[in-house]
Amino acid sequence: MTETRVERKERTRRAILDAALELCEDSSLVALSLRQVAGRVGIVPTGFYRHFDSIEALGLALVDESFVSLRAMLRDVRRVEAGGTAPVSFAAIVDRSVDTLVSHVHAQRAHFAFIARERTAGPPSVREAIRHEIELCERELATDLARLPGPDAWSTEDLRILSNLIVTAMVHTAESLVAVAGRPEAERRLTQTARTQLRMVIIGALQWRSGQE
Amino acid sequence: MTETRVERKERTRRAILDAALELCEDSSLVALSLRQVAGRVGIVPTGFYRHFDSIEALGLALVDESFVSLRAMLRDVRRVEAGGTAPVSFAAIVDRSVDTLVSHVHAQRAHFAFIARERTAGPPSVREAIRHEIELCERELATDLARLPGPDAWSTEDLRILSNLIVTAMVHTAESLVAVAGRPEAERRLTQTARTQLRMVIIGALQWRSGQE
DNA sequence: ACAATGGGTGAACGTCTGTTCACTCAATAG
DNA sequence: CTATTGAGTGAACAGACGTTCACCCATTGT
Repeated sequence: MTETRVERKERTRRAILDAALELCEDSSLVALSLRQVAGRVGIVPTGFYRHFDSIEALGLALVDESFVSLRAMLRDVRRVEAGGTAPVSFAAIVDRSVDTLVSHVHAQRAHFAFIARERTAGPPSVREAIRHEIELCERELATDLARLPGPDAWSTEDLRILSNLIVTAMVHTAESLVAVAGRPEAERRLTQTARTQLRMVIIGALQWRSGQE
Repeated sequence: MTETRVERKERTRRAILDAALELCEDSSLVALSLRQVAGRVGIVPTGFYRHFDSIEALGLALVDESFVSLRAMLRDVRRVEAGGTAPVSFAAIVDRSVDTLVSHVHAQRAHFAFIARERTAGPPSVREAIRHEIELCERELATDLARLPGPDAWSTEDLRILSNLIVTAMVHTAESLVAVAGRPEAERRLTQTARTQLRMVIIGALQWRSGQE
């Protein structure tokens, strides 16, 4: 007996999740069939029901899993920001943050691709779940930004708006990184674009209310 | 004879395009079937082939049509910018531009929703077509920005990066506007968010190179 | 007036879909 | 040692799918 019963079940469940993630890579969850997934896993179609009630339930599990990856990235970003005791420039924070994003997209490409795609194309319940998770990320970012030096004049609403802009730009960057796949030249260009954009946004935010309205 | 032959054909073609646009509203092109479309139009499945070779060809036609709407919006934005002979503030330009975006999304909701969705979820050829069209829009915006007063220190690359950021933010705004559908309160909030974000970005871009690097 | 054109029809095909049901048989619990 | 549990099986179903083909017949060009 090399494998207990629950271990075997968990292994099959993982295989289903992985198969689904790969199969919907070039279309969407809404175009994914139970039989395709079962076929790739190597079980009979009916076996699927031992693990999930429906493709939609599978989708929600994939949302959870993907956001574990995304949150791991955010934790890394946060650790970098709060790393040294000495004050670091915004430019340095931006550079390190973008690097962290890039390396996590590399390591978990499928998860980031899944979020980017199903965010707009998934079944309604999946879309809603992703929208909600992203909103939570924005709120977290807002509280992080509030701790940063400089934002004397940022209202709660300003923080929300700024976080939304940054998250939007980063989601778009992740989306593009996934799209360029393995072309290192295009990726370098994208990375530089993301850096510049983040810097521009932060410069604009720092000037906000002092130089405008 | 109240209707010529080509008129009738064109009418059916339009009905197919409209039906497809509505049907894929709550899923995606990749999950759209020829028989669904034919059924809604009121023709037999085979009749579809008189107008399109495949669902994918239909999709590319919808891309064309949707970008006609999007370009109409850009033309409006440009007319507002170049409107008065007197110099206007950036804030005024931003406000008018966002208003133009909102009204066009209202008028052509289905087209904007289609672009936002299929951009990431459509069949590969459709995705590529949309990506290309958006890149063209970014280039157009870059040349417009170059004509604006102030950008003494903007390099060609900076202009590309800035345009990319603005277009990304506006695509995201359009996407959100479509999502809130008919809730005026949420829409007002979104509009205000978009305005503030655009202003922040422009302030940041104006300070660029002078206050950084 | 006559022939050609072409949008729309309806049957038929093979394939794929989700879901049901009764089943096996090794890993577990008592 | 025996009884139970439950992951995986395999047949069967009704329905939807894309695509083919021969066909109809009103609008056209001559």
